[in-house]
Amino acid sequence: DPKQAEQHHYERWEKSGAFAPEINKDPDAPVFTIVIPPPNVTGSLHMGHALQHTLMDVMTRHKRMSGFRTLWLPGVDHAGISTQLMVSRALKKEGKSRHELGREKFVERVWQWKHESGSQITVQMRREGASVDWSREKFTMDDDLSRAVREVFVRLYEEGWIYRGNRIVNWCPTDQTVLSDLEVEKLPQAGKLYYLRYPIKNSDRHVTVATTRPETMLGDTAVAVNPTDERYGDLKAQTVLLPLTDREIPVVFDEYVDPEFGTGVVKITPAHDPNDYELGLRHNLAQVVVIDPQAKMTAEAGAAFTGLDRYAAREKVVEEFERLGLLEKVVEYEFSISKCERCKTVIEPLISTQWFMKMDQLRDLALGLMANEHKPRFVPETPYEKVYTNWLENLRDWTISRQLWWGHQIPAWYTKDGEVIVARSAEEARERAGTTELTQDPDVLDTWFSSALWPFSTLGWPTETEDLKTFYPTSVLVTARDIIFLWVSRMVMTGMKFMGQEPFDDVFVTGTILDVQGQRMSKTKMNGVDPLDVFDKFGVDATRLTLAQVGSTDTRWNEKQVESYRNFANKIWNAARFCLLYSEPQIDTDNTDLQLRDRWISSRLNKTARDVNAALNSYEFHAAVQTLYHFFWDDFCDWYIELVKADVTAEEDTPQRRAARSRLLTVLEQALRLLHPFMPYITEELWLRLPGDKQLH
RNA sequence: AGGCACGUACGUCAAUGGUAGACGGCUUCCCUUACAAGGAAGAGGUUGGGGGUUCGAGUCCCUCCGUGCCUACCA
Repeated sequence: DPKQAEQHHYERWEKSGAFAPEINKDPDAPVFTIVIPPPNVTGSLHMGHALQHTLMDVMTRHKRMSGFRTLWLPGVDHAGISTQLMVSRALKKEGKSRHELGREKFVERVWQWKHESGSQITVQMRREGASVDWSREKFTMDDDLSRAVREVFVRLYEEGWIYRGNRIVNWCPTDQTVLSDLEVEKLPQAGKLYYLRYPIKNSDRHVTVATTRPETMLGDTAVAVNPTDERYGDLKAQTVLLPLTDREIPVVFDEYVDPEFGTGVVKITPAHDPNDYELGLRHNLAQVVVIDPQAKMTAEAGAAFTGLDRYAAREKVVEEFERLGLLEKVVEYEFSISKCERCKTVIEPLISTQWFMKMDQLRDLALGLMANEHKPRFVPETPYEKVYTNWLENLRDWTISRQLWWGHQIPAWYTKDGEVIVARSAEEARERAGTTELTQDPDVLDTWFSSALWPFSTLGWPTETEDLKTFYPTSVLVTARDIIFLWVSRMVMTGMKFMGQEPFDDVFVTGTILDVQGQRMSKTKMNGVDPLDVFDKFGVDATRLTLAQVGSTDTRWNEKQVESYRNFANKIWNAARFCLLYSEPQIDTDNTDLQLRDRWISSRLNKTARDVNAALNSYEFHAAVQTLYHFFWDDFCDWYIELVKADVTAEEDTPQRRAARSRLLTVLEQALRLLHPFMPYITEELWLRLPGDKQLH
């Protein structure tokens, strides 16, 4: 009954400090460190976590038992948008909104929620058997981590790597905040391509532009053609009359325009399209804002459209063009559309004042590390190393401000005259400004800003603590592949910048656990398998073996596999039961009278230990599991136990019987040690039943 | 649109260029005193198709088919 074992050991382990690095008293012992990818405070355990945690725990327990000073540091992420949305929804059920509550009360409310139900995942991690050092648990909004965030912000600002600017950004009309490029997902969408006619001034001719967003034409400030496009060479001195408005707009010539696409003429809306924005800057075009942050049309869009939703405006614009005979045609067209990763609302590109981080120098730090020292080392190396460096090479500035209340408020204050003071605290800002009349920037930082500092902020930085000196850089980062850019790359960059050293030597990228049909498990599809249900059904140890096997390969969920490892656990239990049935205080046996069978199992055991060590050191979890499985079942159970059975069960107490019993127990003991990192519960349960009082870990 | 990965037994997956394996399932037999969630024996593969390199290819190269993922500013 695995549950019985699962209930009794964790609390004792935790209380005894078994998971703290201090348990190793050897000051010269090598160090092994992992910082956990902090799960969202809103999250509960899913298969991906269970996989990552299993692998990290296997490595951590293995190193701890091998004599390393071992720290696996746990923690939780404040998860800005998700958490704010979750608490806002709860408020809505009470008929309140966060705006009624006000910022301060709302943030208080989030903290309250965090204290009451935000640590669910840490309870679940204990169930998993994760041997993390809870005494060092961190939360990204803790005082010391917040201090690190402000420190980094101030330093980067002072060096000019953080700046405030007015640029076109990804805006989510539902969440009412800006988003970084990485928080936007692009999805293919069946839509329409509208061919609109714009009359040429002083002529009876027109140009035709093709667009997927007719409503933005109200904000057009030019049409553009490629300078090499001979069809439109005669447009050079012309202007175009923008329908539905009284504006006259220029024709500009720009390489950006692809003559092959559509008509070769592009309408340019600098205020509502990232490409047009850039092109607008190149040609000094006006920015006419026709869509507001609620995705409704502004007064500038014209009286007929003001206040309309963007999609209603689209229909109306098309109707008007049709009425005026200016709608040339509409064709079916598939394109990709940007959506908010959290709420799936279609992103509206808007011009807005935000904070940005310049990435070029940070990027060079990471690329230099890769070129010179080949770090971090990705496992598996292909394809991740290439993907990682490619991405770095094409990196653009990072939008780091968010229009949210939950998060690290930006440490920038404004005087009445609009002067900006970036400081570590309000006091410092007041002092420097020479006035108390300051208002702090209301925005908070992107959640990933604090995550980017995780490997050193959790160890005490900017204070040079013992922990920081001892445990940085960490040994390995275990993560799913979807946050290599969002998280891994940024940790490398800040680690190099502020610690002068890589944050981790290796990055182990786990595979994805798919459902039985080979689909990704997702909340919306409801096809997820809850690891806790699997624990209940087959036990934590069997589940861990199954997950360890997955390693870095995408694998379909296969319950039969767990069942077979449940059977393995059962086999271990029964074999141990047999050994213990005949156990007696162990005696020192003279190795000279070892029989062939004893030398054989000894040899097999040693080879198993070597193979398991080698496999774990090269992240071949699958091989380690296979090796252990076959050693225990085939060599130990099927052969050795059968070979010694007669001697062990002999009725007469002879030296031969004592030696056989003793050696049997020794092999079991060693086998349990080897199995422990993978199956902590059953091995601990059995270990405690062995004679003597040796420590398992 | 580019880039990357994958395709091996009925299923899920392994195999530094060197005799294609494991677990589950399936067939037959066995309740043998640790364990039937067990034991013993067995069937099952032109490694997606085609071509090439090599003494030798699941593995390297080319191509086609199929699947998945990532990146991207084509209106």
